[in-house]
Amino acid sequence: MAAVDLTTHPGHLARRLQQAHHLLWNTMVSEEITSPQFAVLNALVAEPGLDQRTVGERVGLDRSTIAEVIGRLIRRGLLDKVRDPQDGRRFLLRLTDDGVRTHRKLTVRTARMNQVFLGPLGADERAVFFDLVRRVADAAEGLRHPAGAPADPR
Amino acid sequence: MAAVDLTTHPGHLARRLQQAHHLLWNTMVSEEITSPQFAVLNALVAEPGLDQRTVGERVGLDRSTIAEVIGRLIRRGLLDKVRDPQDGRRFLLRLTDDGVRTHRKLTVRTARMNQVFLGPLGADERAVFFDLVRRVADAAEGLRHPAGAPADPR
DNA sequence: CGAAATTAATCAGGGCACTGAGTATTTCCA
DNA sequence: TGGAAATACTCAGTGCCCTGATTAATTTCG
Repeated sequence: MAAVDLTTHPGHLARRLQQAHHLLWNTMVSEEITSPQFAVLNALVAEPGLDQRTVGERVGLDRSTIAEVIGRLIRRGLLDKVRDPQDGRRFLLRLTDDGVRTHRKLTVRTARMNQVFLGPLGADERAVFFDLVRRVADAAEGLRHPAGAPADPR
Repeated sequence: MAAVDLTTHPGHLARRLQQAHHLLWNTMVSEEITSPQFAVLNALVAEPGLDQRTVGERVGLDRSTIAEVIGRLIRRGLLDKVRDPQDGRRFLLRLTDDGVRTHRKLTVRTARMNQVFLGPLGADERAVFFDLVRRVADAAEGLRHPAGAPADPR
């Protein structure tokens, strides 16, 4: 008795959504490069020369995970990492030519995949989907940094 | 150039949603028992004596992952696993008393957490959220089992 | 200046998630 | 009845994801 219906649990739904996405990514985009890896490439196309921590912030990965992901991209030769001459703690990241090519190729496929992924929804529903998911994720994310004085203007 | 806006990528959003949920779960429900582990307990409250593979199917975990999760629950003493006398390939799973108690306790906390998680949405928006996410996840899931003859009636 | 606090990255450790290959058991059927 | 196919589970390998502790470099300030 007292068992709960998981389909009314947003966490369970979120996990299934991600699994579904992973499945589609693997078949339609790439079996080599993962979605988080693509996100890192994309962040560095937008802002070349970022350091590791900042890239992690841009794509939503913590310090440990971003280090692993970057390590894999470097091993694949898509990324270069050089110590910042201005600040010896940092490593500056930059795409290789191969990294740029890979990003361009995957951008096309990703767009196609997104169409299929959101296929079951109409145009207006997609907008609502983005809005609702974003609001829920942002709100929970906000709880991480308590609330004190927002963004301390110094 | 040619960088893409990740906030319009459902896969990226799905990942952030799950991260947000993970964060809330850890702070409001349990640091010991994870959300997938709770899902397994819940499935066995609903249907005691299921085998491993079927539990995995119920909660959406593949054969390898469900084996690991069940291993952890057994190590924690929340679950028992006995070989099916009718079919020596199967292991039948059953909650221990401790498992039942834990499930009951977490059920209450999970309900509270879901309220907070969905807090940013109004009642009608929550219904839409469930509907949209479920439809997208179900559709992609459906692509796993191609489509040919559905469920081959033999 | 020089010690203390801060910051970027690494390492250890635990858990989720998937695929492909291998083992044991059961079922199907020629 | 006996071998082939199917089924349940395990194992190896890869990758994502987080926390807490540690190390190295920089910044702050007494």
